[in-house]
Amino acid sequence: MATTFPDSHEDSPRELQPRFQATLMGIDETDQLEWSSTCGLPLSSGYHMPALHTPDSAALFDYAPDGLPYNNNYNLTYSALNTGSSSPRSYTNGLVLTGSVGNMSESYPPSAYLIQPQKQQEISHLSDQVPSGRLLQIHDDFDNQCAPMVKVEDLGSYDTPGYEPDNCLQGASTPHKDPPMPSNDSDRNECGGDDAAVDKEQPYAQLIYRALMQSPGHMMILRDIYNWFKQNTDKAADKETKGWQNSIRHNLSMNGAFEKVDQPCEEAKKGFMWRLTDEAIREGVKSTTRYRSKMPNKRGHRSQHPQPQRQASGAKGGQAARRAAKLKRSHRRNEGYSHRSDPYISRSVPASEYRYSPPFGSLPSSSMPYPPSPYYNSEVDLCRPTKHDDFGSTMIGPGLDLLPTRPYSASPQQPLCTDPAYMVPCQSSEPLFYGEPSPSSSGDEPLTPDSAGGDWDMDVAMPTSTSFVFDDMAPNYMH
DNA sequence: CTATGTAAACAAC
DNA sequence: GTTGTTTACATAG
Repeated sequence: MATTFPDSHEDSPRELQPRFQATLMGIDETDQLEWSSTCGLPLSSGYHMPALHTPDSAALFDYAPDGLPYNNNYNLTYSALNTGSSSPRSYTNGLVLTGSVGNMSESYPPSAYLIQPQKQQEISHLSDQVPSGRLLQIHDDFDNQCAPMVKVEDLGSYDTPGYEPDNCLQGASTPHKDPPMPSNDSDRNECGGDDAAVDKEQPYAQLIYRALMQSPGHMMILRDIYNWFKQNTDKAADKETKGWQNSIRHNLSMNGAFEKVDQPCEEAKKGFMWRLTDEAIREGVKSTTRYRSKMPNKRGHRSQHPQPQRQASGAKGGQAARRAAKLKRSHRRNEGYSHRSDPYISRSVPASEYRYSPPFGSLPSSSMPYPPSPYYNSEVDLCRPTKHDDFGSTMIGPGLDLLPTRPYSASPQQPLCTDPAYMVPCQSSEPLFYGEPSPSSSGDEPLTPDSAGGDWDMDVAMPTSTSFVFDDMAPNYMH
């Protein structure tokens, strides 16, 4: 069982998986910029998934829900840079997936679909087309490795004069079969709806998603998310209580649509960047509850000793935070070989994370990379029985990370695990990784990386899960 | 029962 | 005090 990465992965910042090709919708096509990896490195010398499609591996990608090959399917358009846009249109929130846009055309001009099957050569070529502009500036910032993409002190930067929440991208829908989350669509059938009314009805996860979708790189720091809420929602209207902030943090932590990005330099003092996962970008944010306890209601049981329970909860949270911090420190010490972070101890992704995706052909099926967290990429988790150590980490030895932070989910076409191409290797009875199961696991505990076991995977991976997908943001896979 | 919101404990910084 | 994690609990549907 291959439990380590090829050396070439350790120090291959150029082996980049393009997160997606970003373009600025509503902006002249000459302004289309390539959004390369989050570190801002160009993709021109990159490592591209299409190139990995050996005859054997190609099949793994050939089952997009829309019937299109995944590898022909991920040239995303992106339009988060709303402030700089002088577009008369307000396509400022759009995110479209190649080939997945069904009725998106109802909302977008054809020119908005800069979506063609992505060829490797084109990726390289695009990186040379990048004109100057804000995105380029962001690249520069990342070259300095100190400036996160979304270090926007000017709160107005998140505002878009023409921005109309939720209502500019009608037609997108979840790729899931589930109905979208209820969100008072009646208020947002047209641009110019009542923002406050809309916001009032939207859960935190959705609002955070919106905030992130609006920000360059789909990343924000917590404080900016707060500010976005202040400006764009009425959740923060009650200044007396900080509950809304707590809820934001809770959602960020618990919802798999959001992931942390480690920030280098002094920015780290302000906390993590929170970024939308690729999956969230593609499919919308899922119900936060999906990532919470899947145990049946144990209220009666718990209420017998509410106080100690509460205390124990806090202790767990605190311990988890401690482990995360410890790992963080450890990573900084071992900077040499850790451009990865332990995906389980800390869900954070290093700022230098390239959304790397290892070549399928180079790894045996049993060592396919594991998703960074059970909180997300759950469709993949579905078929990956694993064991976790006490820290909820998948490890092969003390302090030894097994997997890249971004496994094949880095592919914008992360396949659903229901596909036989994935199910076959996943059905192996042999555990992918070995580690001590959590001693703290017990039937009374909510499902956590420690305690979930296979049930977690199965539970959260059900394709019938609820998924919010914003009409104005999420791509349309189905119908 | 699920989804959501909220409070709170706790640890790290 | 802020950030992040986790659990508990309440409530609506």
